[in-house]
Amino acid sequence: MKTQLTEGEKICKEWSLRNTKTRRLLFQALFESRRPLSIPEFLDIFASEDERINKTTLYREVETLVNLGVLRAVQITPRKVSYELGSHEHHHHFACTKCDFITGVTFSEKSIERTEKALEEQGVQVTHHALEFFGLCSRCQ
Amino acid sequence: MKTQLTEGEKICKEWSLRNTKTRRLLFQALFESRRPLSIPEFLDIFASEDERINKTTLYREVETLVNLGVLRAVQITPRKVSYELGSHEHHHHFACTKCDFITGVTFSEKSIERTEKALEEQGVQVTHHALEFFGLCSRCQ
DNA sequence: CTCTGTGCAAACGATTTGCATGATG
DNA sequence: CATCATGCAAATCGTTTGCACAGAG
Repeated sequence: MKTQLTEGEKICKEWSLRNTKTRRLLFQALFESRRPLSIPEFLDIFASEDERINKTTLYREVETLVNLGVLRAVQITPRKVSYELGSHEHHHHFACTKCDFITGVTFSEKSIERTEKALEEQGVQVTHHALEFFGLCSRCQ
Repeated sequence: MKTQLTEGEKICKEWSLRNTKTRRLLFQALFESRRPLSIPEFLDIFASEDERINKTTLYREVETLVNLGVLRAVQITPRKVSYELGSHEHHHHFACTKCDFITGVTFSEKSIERTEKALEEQGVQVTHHALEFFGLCSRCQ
C-alpha cells in the first residue's frame, strides 16, 4: 500500500532535500494560501497553527530554497519581500493597493494594455503598473 | 535683475512648499545623481557634502513629498525603496543585478521584447524582467 | 556517523514615534 | 504668530550572525 506524499514531500524528493518539519510546513502554507508569502507572514501562519518554527531557521530555509530555485523572491509592496514557488510558470502579479491581496497574472495577451483589460474583466480595477528590466550594465558584463 | 532659482526652489514654488534646506538638498541630490535614490543614499550624499540633515527629518520629508505626488517610490531591489521625481514621464527601469546602477527606460516600443532589444543595443544585457499591476481587488473597490 | 538543520541570544540596519524646540511665510 | 519643520533619543521591526546542539539519512 503506497503512502500518500504531500506536495511538500514531493518537492523535497524532487530536489533531494531532507524531509524536515520546516520544509513541510513552508510548502504547506504556500499551497494553502495560493499567493506569495513573506517571512513574517509564514511566521504568523505557523504561530496561528501552534507550530513552533524558529525565525532564524525559516530565514535560512528560505535562503536555501531561493538559491536552489525552488522558491522565487517577489518584490511588490515596498519593504516587503514575498516568496512563491519557482516552478510556477513565469508570470506577473496583480496587487491590491488597499489590502494585501496578490495574485498571479498570466501575460498571455500580447500587450500590457490587453492584459490590463483581461484583468478588469475578472473584476479588479487596475490603476497602474510597473515594469522593470534586470541584467548586467555595460560595466558589469 | 531676476534671481536664478534652482530646480528645487522651482518645485517648492510650484507646490507651495516652504523653501527649506532639507528640500533644497533633496532635490539637488536627485537632479545630480539622475537616478532614484534611497534614504540611506540621500544621507550618505549629504554626509559626504558635510551637510547635516537629520535622518528623522528626511524620512518625514520624503513621506510628505510622496503623499503630495512630488516624489514616487520605486521598489526594484529587494529591501530597498528608492525615490524619484514624480514629474518624470511614466517610465520603467533597468537595474543591474551586480552593481547598484538603475536607469529609466522609456517604453516607446510597443512590446516588452522590443524594449529589451532597444536596451541591449544601448550596451546592457537583459536577463529578465518583472511586470506588476496595481489597483483595487473586487472586495476593496 | 556525518552532514545538514535547529534554536537562542545578540547584533544590526532601516524605519517610526514622542516630545520639545526652531524657522518660514 | 501660526504653522510647519527639525533634532534627539528611544522604540520597533525585519533580518543576520555566532555558536552549540540535535536530527535525518
